[in-house]
Amino acid sequence: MGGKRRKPPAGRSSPTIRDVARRAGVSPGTVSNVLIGVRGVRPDSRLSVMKAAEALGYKSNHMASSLRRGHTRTIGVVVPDLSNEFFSGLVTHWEAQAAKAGYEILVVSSGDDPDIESHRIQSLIARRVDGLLIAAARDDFGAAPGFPVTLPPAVLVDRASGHKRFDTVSSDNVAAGYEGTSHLIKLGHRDIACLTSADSHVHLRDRVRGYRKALKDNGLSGRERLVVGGRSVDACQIAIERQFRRPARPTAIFATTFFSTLGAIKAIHALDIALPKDISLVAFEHSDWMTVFQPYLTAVAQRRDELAANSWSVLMDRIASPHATFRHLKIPITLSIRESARPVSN
Amino acid sequence: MGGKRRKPPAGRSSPTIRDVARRAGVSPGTVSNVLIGVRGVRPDSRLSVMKAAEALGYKSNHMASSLRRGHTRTIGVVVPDLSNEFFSGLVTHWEAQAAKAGYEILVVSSGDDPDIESHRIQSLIARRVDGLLIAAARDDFGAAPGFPVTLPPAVLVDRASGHKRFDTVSSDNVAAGYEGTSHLIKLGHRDIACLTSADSHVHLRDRVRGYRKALKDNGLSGRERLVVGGRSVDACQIAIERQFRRPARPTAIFATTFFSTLGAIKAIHALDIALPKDISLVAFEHSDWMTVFQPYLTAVAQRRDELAANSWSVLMDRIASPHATFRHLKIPITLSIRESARPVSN
DNA sequence: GCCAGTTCGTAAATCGTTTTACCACGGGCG
DNA sequence: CGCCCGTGGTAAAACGATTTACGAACTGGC
Repeated sequence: MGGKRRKPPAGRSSPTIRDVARRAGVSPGTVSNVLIGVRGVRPDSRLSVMKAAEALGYKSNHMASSLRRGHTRTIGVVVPDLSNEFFSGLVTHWEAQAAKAGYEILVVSSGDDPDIESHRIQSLIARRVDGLLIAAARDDFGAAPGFPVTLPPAVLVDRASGHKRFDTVSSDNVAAGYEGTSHLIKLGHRDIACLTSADSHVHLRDRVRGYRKALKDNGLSGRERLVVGGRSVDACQIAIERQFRRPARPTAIFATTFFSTLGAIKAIHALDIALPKDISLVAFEHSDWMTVFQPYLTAVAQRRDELAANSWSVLMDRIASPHATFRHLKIPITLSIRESARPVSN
Repeated sequence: MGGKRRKPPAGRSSPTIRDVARRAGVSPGTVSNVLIGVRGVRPDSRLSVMKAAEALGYKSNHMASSLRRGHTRTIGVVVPDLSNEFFSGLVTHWEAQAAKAGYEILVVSSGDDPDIESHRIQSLIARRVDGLLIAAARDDFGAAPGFPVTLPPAVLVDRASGHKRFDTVSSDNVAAGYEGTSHLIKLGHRDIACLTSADSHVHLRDRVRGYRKALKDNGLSGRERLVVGGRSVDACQIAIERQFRRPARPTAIFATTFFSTLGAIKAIHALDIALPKDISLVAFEHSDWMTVFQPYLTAVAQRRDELAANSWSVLMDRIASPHATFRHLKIPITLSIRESARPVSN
């Protein structure tokens, strides 16, 4: 109470390794060797250290430790939007991977804005993460002028597939477009609207490329009906409604994004068309709760677990050998055939 | 190449404050003062430091800095499941709050398992977070034997409302149950099934308490029909289907959780009952994409933004004054009246 | 011209841990 | 008995930033 305060709060700050050492009657070095050490320690000192640490509730200071060791065993994760179930699912998988490998992850979101993304990455660098998993805001990731020149080992996931200066892991989006469209063609559809949110990213354009390729391979090149809806559900709904007010209606819709899927469903309701009797739908990015829809949606889905597992191991490889040549992985997609796409009626 | 390696990787590790100092021809102390310092620095040295830092791409080492300063300006966030849209939404709000206040957040998920939760919290403590925001796995949070005795300032959010040893911020779940039920009663319903996932948590029990209170206040005490479905959508569906196969069907369902809402919808489909003509439904936890349902769901919703903002500021207060008495905030809920609940038909 | 006061720079201590260098002790062996 | 080596302990030097203590240079007032 009356004592002079030299140390900042002087309060009950966490016990240090020195406190443990004092209580156990050994040196800090020995404590360190007991807790994580490579060197042998006599059983009796080991025991007394364990007891002292337990009694004081000692928790190693991660910052001091990784300052000394030169690595943090932490991976930074950058996603556009954590509220988006696709990304939060990925993050959950990564978290499990990390736990298995003795790592921890540090999650930040960019709001799909390259400036915020850059700032968040700066702060991950300041925290000296050992690696980065990034779902980039733009395909030209890292091209902005203020961007940090040197990054820790990084892997681009989902977006910016095939980037020149990074490893990339993403779904095979061309196949996604191709298989979704082909399924409808096999069912006899010849007028298929392809609904997409935007053409700003290569992964979105790839899905449309797959759609085009499927038409072409089946001699339907002239029948392209591309609808670019926009980033919101409502915009997609409006776009598809406009398309369907025209005289010659498509008999099927292939929605190439999650949001455009929702937009298509709302439009079908609003137009009072019967799904799947009057129109077929192939949806995108089916997630568990979508099973509440009737009819069950035939859908193209990404394999989030594979995406997460592969990107994780590519990152680990990159950390192990920083100078290896870049890899570009494409993860196959899944087409789940359910009830929303039916043979064309005529 | 031929040189002897003394320092670990000897590679191009990040530049330190000493490197900047050397390049600028000043001491490290001066560099520190330029970058964050409280003390004045002459304009010319300031300039040369800025230039040197810029040229080297210097990024302050967050670990070294917070080791010295004694705080991290980091808040640990613990949620049961990041894939759950409710929690990922909360996290997104917190991230924004943190950015505004010059903090960063460190997110971990517990999988609703108290052991994992405890481990994750240990590692947040090792990282010396300045505070914790916790959606606890159990109402008796912190009671397990191995649990750390001293925690940084912490606020329990959503779950474990009214905990003895922590501040808590949660929705007014009794009101949620009361208002949802009252709405149905006002529409003339007298046989109302209350569907819940479990009775394991106080926030779930509170919703049922609200349901009971509403019945009682309207002289319907004898008409209680509680259906405890279970944690999965399917279990809820089965439970409600069983209930509806009995002779006297309820005329309305009040779903007190998100999962049970989905289960109820699936059951209604499966039983081939018309919503809202033959049965009324008050849903829980409406989120944006739920607008794709037809009819639009009348729903009780939690105010995630309020929840996040209030818990954040309670935590900041707690950090500022560690010895203040505990506060227990209840955030009002919202009842959105749409189309799925109609006056009872007879 | 001298003294007090301000400004600004540097050296060194510090945060808590890991790791290196060094030393004491004892056992085995020639 | 003398030497070598393995074991296990300690002190001290890192890691990179912040902050304290001190001192040099300059200013201004008398």
